[in-house]
Amino acid sequence: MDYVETSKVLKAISDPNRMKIIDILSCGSQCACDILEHFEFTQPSLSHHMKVLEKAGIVSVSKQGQWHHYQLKEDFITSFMDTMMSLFSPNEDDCICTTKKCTCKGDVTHDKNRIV
Amino acid sequence: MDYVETSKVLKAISDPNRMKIIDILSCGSQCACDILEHFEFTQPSLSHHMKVLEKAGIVSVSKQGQWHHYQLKEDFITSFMDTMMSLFSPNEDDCICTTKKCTCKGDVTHDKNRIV
DNA sequence: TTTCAATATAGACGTATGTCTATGTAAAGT
DNA sequence: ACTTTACATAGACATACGTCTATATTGAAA
Repeated sequence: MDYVETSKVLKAISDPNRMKIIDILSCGSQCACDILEHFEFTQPSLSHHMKVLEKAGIVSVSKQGQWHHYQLKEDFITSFMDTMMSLFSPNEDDCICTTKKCTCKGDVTHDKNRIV
Repeated sequence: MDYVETSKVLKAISDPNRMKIIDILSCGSQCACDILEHFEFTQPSLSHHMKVLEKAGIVSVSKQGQWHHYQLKEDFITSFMDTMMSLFSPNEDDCICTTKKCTCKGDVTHDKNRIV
């Protein structure tokens, strides 16, 4: 698991306003000016947020003239949920907890069969 | 959906080192001194990170003497995954996209039946 | 009770982040 | 051609964040 790469995606989601943008786009695509109507902040701020979401691979853009239509990337959603699941689940052979011994005996139960 | 509250949880996860801590704890509980061995930073930094994870409701602590044993909270995992799913999924009647009209005609397909 | 080991707290510091105003650019309408 | 509309870029600013050193606290062991 690439913690740095995954953290970039999480940081992109972990802003209340960007979360709201994702929530809005979960219903379908919208252009920037429509998304903006849901918020109090300025147009440059929205432009900034959309760029962050784009760079994180969360949304895609299709430009029709002046209008920029944004939509959630389906493959992002599945890939993100998979990543989160594997983060919370006990790892396989390359488990990080087996690469270091544990000094607190009786601690650490490496249960590969645990289902989160 | 409480964006601010959820964003606090996401911010807690969205640090590479805290992600690694979660990954380590996914195998079972560990005490702070053992967790620290996986990292380069100092003990106060770990103390800080664990506090963040605690406050976000991601890990719980059980103190046995000097040792503080940390473990992932099971109910957090399911609740977090549910929250993320509902964020990416089209909402029900209270959908945020229906509270504002859309000026870009032909845009926005509010598909309640879409399965992410 | 004195010492040592595990963890917490305080405060400083550099960097990242979200917002703003001002301005630029590009496409469409008149 | 000129204006309007949609969006981007530049740069400033305040706040939040992750890290550190120094020190305090707490519990066990000697």
